[in-house]
Amino acid sequence: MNQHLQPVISTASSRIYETLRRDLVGGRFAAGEKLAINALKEHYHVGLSPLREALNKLAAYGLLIQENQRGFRVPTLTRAELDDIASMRLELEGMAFERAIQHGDAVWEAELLAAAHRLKRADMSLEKDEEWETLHSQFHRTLVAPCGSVWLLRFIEQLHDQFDRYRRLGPKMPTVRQTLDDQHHQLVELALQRDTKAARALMDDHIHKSYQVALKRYEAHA
Amino acid sequence: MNQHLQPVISTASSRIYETLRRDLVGGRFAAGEKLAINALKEHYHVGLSPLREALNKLAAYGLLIQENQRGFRVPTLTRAELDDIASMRLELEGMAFERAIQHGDAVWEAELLAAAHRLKRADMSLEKDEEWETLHSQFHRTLVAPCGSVWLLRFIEQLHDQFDRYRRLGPKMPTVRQTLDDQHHQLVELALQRDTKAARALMDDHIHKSYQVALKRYEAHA
DNA sequence: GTCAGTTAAAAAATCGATTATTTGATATAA
DNA sequence: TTATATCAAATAATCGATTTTTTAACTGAC
Repeated sequence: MNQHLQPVISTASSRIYETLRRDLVGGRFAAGEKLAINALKEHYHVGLSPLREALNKLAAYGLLIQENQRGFRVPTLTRAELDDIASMRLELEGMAFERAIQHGDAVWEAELLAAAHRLKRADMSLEKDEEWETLHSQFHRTLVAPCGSVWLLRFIEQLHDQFDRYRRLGPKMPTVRQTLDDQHHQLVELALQRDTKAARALMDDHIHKSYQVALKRYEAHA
Repeated sequence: MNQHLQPVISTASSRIYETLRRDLVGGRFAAGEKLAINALKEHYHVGLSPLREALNKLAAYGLLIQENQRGFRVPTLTRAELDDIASMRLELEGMAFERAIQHGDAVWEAELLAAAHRLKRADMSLEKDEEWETLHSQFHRTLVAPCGSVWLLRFIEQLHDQFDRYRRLGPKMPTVRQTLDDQHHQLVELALQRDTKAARALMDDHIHKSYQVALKRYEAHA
């Protein structure tokens, strides 16, 4: 029996896309900043064509603003947009989590536990920052994965990236972080118990608390 | 006083993007078809670089599938995806319409009436097909415009384009079309009366009827 | 006939250079 | 001073050619 292993072929374009996406979400560029394409070319050691293709994709995805004849800019951060993103997360992730609890099977249950465990184990030391972020994203993806709607998942993913631009503005806040980490495990608990209503309520609260963190950082940043 | 008229600068890349978007939504390419980049270059009289940039954007937008080292394909059409898109439209457009009715002002009311009128006047003769489609999109955009969420509007726009790939598969169906056109005016009526509940119900029905049209065409097409 | 290996043609991705447009500095006129 | 015009430098967009990878046709072994 031939294992059809996903090859995950990469191109210069797909690599620089993923790198830039991470750096944009992680706040390595200033909000509102105009991107100097030549500088990017140098910094990431990449050719102009793959770079421009990546920038075009990021603009279509919403992590860059493209203006004809004047290149690419990093979107500004605004209170109104943070509110918008958080409110959309509440609606869409809540909906998705409910549906996931209805449809998720035993495999999902196992993946939930695994994802929560990996996230817990990943210490948040400064060097492993990016690793924790990856596991955190992966955990939230797993929560809603079996919701049954490809488009809903797509929108949620996009909103998460947007939200993280705000959440990751400042330094870590260990106290609040602990509360949020605890909620991760409680979310798994309630999902396994198929307690849709309580799960939804906790998800709402989780997003709301995250929003408060993001807002605090946004205000400190401005 | 200097009128700061939006110049709407266009580039080869932005032009071919818009053209391809229309053609993809309008069904000028077969579902599942592999795009021959050289043929596109010839057909649209455009250079390789702007063409590739447009294709990358369309892939990020969801109107194309990009596979590393093997170019771009038109997404296939499936019953499951049509159901997904329609169900997401129900949720998101319903939500947006309710919010628009809460927040929309007198300017919006005027724009609604204007958009509905333009749509009614546009006859659906075969040559003016594309013009009617533009006015129809514009009308639905206007309905939800003051919902207060940029991201919600963005998702709805995307879902409309996806939905239209199914709706526009076959020839026109004048009888059903008449019902749907009538609903457009009723939607405006209820919006002006600020009857949120009835408006939402009608919007749901409108989307559901459109879904039935799209489904019929999808099944006839397969 | 079917399967793996080989290779020529086709296609995708990328590069290096060119062209077009914008930006910002300077000059000039109101 | 303020506004407008001019022009050089910087940047964005595009082109044409090259490199890399895939596809498909062909070959011979089983």
